[in-house]
Amino acid sequence: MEPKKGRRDTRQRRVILEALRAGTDHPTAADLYARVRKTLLHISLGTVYRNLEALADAGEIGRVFPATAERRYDGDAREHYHVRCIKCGRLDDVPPGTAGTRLLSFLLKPTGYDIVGVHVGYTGVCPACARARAAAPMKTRTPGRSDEEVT
Amino acid sequence: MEPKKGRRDTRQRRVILEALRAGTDHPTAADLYARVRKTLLHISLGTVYRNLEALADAGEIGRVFPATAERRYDGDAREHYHVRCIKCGRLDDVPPGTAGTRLLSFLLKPTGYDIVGVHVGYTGVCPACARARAAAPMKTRTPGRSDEEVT
DNA sequence: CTCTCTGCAAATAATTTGCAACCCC
DNA sequence: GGGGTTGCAAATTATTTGCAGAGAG
Repeated sequence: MEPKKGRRDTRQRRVILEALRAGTDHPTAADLYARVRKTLLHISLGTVYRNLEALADAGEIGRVFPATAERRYDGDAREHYHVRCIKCGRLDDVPPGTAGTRLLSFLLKPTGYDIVGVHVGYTGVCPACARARAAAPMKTRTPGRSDEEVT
Repeated sequence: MEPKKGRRDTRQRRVILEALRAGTDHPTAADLYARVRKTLLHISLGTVYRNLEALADAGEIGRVFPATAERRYDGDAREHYHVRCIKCGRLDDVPPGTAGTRLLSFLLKPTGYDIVGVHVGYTGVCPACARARAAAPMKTRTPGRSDEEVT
């Protein structure tokens, strides 16, 4: 969107992008670090972090949830939508009743935001957990698998 | 939903809940810690964290995004939906074309998930930032305000 | 009484950053 | 060459946890 600054095409950038696009999962920086290390023996975790952010900023890859570090809570436990500013990070509620289709245009009026994206996240119980009742307690990092423990 | 274990009704729990419900913003644990400290001089940050999680688990309050600590990336930069398991944290894409209304029932088939919640997040530029072009760079913690820098 | 909760402090975890060398354009 | 980029290590931030004593039921 913005006329990106002088970005350079480095080997590590390319390998990271390839590694990410090679699968359809949603890896963390650490996950990708592990994968990329097979090709670039001396790459550092910091480089992976920097490149992922750069690629995401450039719109080449996506962030699963446009999340920042801190967790936020809401006094209203009912399901409702949020809007968040990509510039300053400000977060607001989307007035109830605004939901449905053609949300973007509707949102404009009640929130005043200039909407650029939508991220929808559903929560539920996956087939595996439905079978194995009371599965992995979410907190305990399950070793071996790499696509668990997510945002 | 689940028949909660023996939860106790403590003063700090009550004060935290009140503090959160007093406003309509989306504070972090640290934000609430600051507010609650005016009433409970000796409360600790750890207690705030523990209670927020307990309250959220009990369904008394909401989490802005059911996010975990790590940031995740997606090779597919196009807007699309995700489903995530509340048991093991597993994250999957929602097949394209599944969007629209009555998503929950539609989701059941393609993903196999037993959907329990939806969280929608829009991103955009807030009125303030639209005015002041190139506002706060999102990274720099703006001191003074407490409802910036969000998830 | 019992068992959950609290405060405190230390421990983890995830992500960021300073710096000198490096390499793309 | 010049400036973005890298590897490395140290620094930040956010969140969690162990423990002994306090409080709710």
